[in-house]
Amino acid sequence: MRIKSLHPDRVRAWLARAEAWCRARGSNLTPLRREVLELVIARGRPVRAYELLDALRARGRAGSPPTVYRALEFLEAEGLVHRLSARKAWLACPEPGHDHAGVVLSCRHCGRALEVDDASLVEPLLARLDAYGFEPEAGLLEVPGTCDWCRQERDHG
Amino acid sequence: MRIKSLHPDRVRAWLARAEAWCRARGSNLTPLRREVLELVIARGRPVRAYELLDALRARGRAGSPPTVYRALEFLEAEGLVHRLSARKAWLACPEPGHDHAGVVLSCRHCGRALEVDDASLVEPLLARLDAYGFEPEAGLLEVPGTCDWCRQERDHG
DNA sequence: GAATGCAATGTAATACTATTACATCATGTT
DNA sequence: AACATGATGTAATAGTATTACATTGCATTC
Repeated sequence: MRIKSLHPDRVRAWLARAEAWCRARGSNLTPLRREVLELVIARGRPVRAYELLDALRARGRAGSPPTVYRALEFLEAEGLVHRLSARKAWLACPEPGHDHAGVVLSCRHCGRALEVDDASLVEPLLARLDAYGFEPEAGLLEVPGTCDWCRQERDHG
Repeated sequence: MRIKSLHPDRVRAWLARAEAWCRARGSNLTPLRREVLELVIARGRPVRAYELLDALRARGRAGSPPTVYRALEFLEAEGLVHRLSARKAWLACPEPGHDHAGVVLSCRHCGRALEVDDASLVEPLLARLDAYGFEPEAGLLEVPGTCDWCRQERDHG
């Protein structure tokens, strides 16, 4: 069985890490930003900005697109969420402070995404781009495809 | 000096290849689709859909968003253009019929993009995704970064 | 403690990207 | 002629993201 959304305890622990991280960096994780992060974490999968906006409003927050985009921008700068451009969605990062080198495995079928923070996955590729004089950005490479669960679903009914 | 847009002869040759490719596949490269492809090719870099729409209109074509998106969808299905999701733009593929395994090196500074059709670049990475039960889609991996030209510009003024 | 400056948020409007739904037209087939 | 099909025309709308400007709250300085 797949997890539908995160257990509250896990969300709490995750948020606590994020708070510690921001405190250590002297950055300002305001209630609003924290709330947006909480929503992204709890979802347990990539979320679209306007879903977050709806969720905020449902909680009684004022809110308009900039509310959400500004919070997401902050969170991304802090390395607490990642933007998945190919998906137009945002994913909470389980390990703030990580290097965030690696890949995000993004499933076209179920929409879930798995962050794999393993620089060794992408380093050989990135190193070869030197030959083109190209300097890749630090960050995660988005890899679209089919996740384990959906593949099994498809193959063995 | 960098090339601003493609030489007409090169565009013509490119289009001729595309026509041959479609003829061989029995697919229907209509005048409209051909014109859109021509615009993408001539630009020599990723183009946004609405730029194409404007260009079509400037040429006296009727046109609305679906006009462009339908043409692009066709061209992508034929492997004649690639969609760069991270850039929300479309890039003409110089080699129809290729496997299109490899990367697109996408420069954040100048906006240019280079398609590198070299499966050996990505195969080691993709193979390792097996360990996650993940089945990557065939296609190009978008790599954001800084191109050779912009890097030199930045480093040696 | 009033004035100033700054970061964060509120709010309205708008720009940009993409799709849906339905009408029309041309072409080939029965 | 009637019909089926694929391509295009057209209007409307959905979804994503940004700009611009007003306001608030708090810390600093005088």
